Amino acid sequence: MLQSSTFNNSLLEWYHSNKRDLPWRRTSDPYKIWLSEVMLQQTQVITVIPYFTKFITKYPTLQHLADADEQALLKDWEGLGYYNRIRNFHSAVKDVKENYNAEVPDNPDEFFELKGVGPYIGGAVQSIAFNHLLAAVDGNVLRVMSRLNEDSRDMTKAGVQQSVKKEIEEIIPLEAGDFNQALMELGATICTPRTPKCIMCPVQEHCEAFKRNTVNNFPIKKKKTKKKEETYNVYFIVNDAQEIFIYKQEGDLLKGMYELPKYDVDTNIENIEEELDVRLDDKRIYIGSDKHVFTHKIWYMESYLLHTTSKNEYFVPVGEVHELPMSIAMKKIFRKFAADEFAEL
DNA sequence: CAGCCGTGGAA
DNA sequence: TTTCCAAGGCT
Repeated sequence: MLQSSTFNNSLLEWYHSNKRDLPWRRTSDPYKIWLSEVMLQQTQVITVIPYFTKFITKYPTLQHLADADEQALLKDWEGLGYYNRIRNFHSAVKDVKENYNAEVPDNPDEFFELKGVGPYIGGAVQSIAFNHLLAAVDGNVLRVMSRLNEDSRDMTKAGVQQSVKKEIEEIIPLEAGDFNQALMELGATICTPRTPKCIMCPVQEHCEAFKRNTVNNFPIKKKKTKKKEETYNVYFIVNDAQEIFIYKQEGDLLKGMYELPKYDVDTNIENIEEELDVRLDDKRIYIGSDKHVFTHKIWYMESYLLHTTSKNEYFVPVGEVHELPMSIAMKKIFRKFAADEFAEL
């Protein structure tokens, strides 16, 4: 049923008269379009807008961002989450600067090779910026398509998403960029997850689920696994020079962001002293308790203030800590610390 | 493929 | 409070 030009025409006509005025729709610069798509991954439009505005002001060209310092980029990304996105984008942009004369490749095969470019971003950027006939399948599109076709497959499976992408590419019109954006816009504003506004839908007559009154049964998605809970003690270790022990996080979670020493609750102080190479006074002051929820885990954190006479390369003046990129989890703890009188130690 | 990777808002 | 999920990609 989608193989009809009336579907495409109805959708595009609706889009052109109803699309929101979003900052990335005011540009035809492939670099800015690409940046917006990276920011929009798993992130709502309303959240992205201020970050996008800040980035295109501070890094107005691909060249500017390629030449930027990674820690500065992470600081500007702070609070947006999924921090590997900006690290990968930085890497990809440097790649473009070196190997493509700082011009975003107008070529799907070349573009898909870049770091952080998957099926969605590749299709979105190549269709919107260069009008290649590729689909951009995101959560909105999967939901819309599953309802249009009463598609009972598990939409969380990569294979199903690939299949939907191919189905769209068989019927995608020459205005591929607008078509992709129209499908997403429809999902974001009309064909919403809960209480969809079918009465307002421009392609209502093409929708199998609407015809059979089964819209609320779609999309079919596998349940998410339960979050794992972890409890830590977090330490503000301050020396006599008003410096605090803080370091850059390694591993996968929050990589590149700074964090305070954080240990399982049963870790001995002696072990911490040895690992951090500091001597800690016996006295410790309780600061507070915080909870932070990630996609797949929950941190419960108890924070304490400790005094030391030690000093090493991991100590940073308390007044300079705000310049370092930090996760929201750490920022929550710091808010309590800032309100505390640590000078009493 | 399944699990991992942030954060905030809505119902 | 709990659950879902938002212009997904990597390993």
